Amino acid sequence: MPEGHTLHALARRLDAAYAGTTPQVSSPQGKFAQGAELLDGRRLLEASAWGKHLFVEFDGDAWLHVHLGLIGKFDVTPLADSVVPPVQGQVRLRLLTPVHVADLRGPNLCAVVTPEHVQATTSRLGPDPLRPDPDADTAWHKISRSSRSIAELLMDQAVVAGIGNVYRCELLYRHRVDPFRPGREIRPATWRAMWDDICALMPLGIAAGQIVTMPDQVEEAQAALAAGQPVEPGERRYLVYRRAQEPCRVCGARVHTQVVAGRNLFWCGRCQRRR
DNA sequence: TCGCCATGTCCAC
DNA sequence: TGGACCTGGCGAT
Repeated sequence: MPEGHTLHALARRLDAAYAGTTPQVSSPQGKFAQGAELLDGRRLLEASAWGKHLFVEFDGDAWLHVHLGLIGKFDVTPLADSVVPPVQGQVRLRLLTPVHVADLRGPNLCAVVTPEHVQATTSRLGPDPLRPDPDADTAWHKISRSSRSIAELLMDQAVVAGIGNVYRCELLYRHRVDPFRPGREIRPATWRAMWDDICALMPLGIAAGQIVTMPDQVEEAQAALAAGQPVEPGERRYLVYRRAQEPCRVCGARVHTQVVAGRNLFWCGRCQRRR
C-alpha cells in the first residue's frame, strides 16, 4: 500500500537487513530470472528511496530498481534458525541470507539498471519530503506557474515525489484548500504551510507504518517520536479520504468525491470552498 | 465463490 | 482518456 513513506520504510528495512551482505538473489516466479542472475553473488551496498521508487545498489555498478505500483509488496522477514520459508504465491524476487528473506510480489517494475538510469529517473522526479534537504522551491516553481488544479499537481511525481492519493486528499483538507484551485492561484504562504506539513507528516507515516493525518493521532505520534518511543499505529482514520457521503468531521457537510488525475479525490465542499 | 476496488503508472488511441 | 497490468481483501451473491 505504497505512498512515499512506505518506500522509505522499506528502504530502511532492506538496508538494515542486507547492506554489506551478499544475498542469494532468485526469481521463484521466473519473470525476473535474468535480472536475478545478474545480481546473484554481488555484494549489496545500500537501499534507498526517492518518492515511490526503490533503488538497491549492488557492487559493480548494478542497481535494482523497483516500483511497487498499486499492489506490490516487498516483505522483509528475519529467519528463525536459518530456516528458509517455502515460496508462497507469485514471488518475483527473493533476497536470501542466513538471517533474512525478502520476497517481492506484484511490482509495477523490477529491473536491473545502470547508475545513469538511476540518475535519469531521480532527475525527473520532484523533491521528496523524506529525503535530506528536499528543495521546496522546485515544487513551488512548477505549482505557481501552472493552470492545472492543485489536486492534479500534488499527484504529479515531477512536482512532489512520494505524495499519493491519501496524502493528497488529507493534505488539501488539513489546509482547507479547494482541490480545484489552479496552482498559480495558490498563495505562497499556503504552499509553504502545506509543504512544511507534508514534511512533518510523512516521517510519522514511516514511524507508525501507516498514514497518520488525524490531528489527535498526529499529536500522539509526534509526542512518541519526541520521547524516543515507538509510534503505535492506532486505528486507521482519515479526515476525508474514502469518506464519501459521510459528514465532514468539522462542519458536518457531506464529503464529496470525484475522479481527479485518475484517482478518487475526496474533499469537503464547505470547508474547502474557494476563498 | 465472484466481482469489484485499491495508498500507481504506462501506453495506445 | 481509457485500458492494461499486478495481487489481496472485502462485500455481495
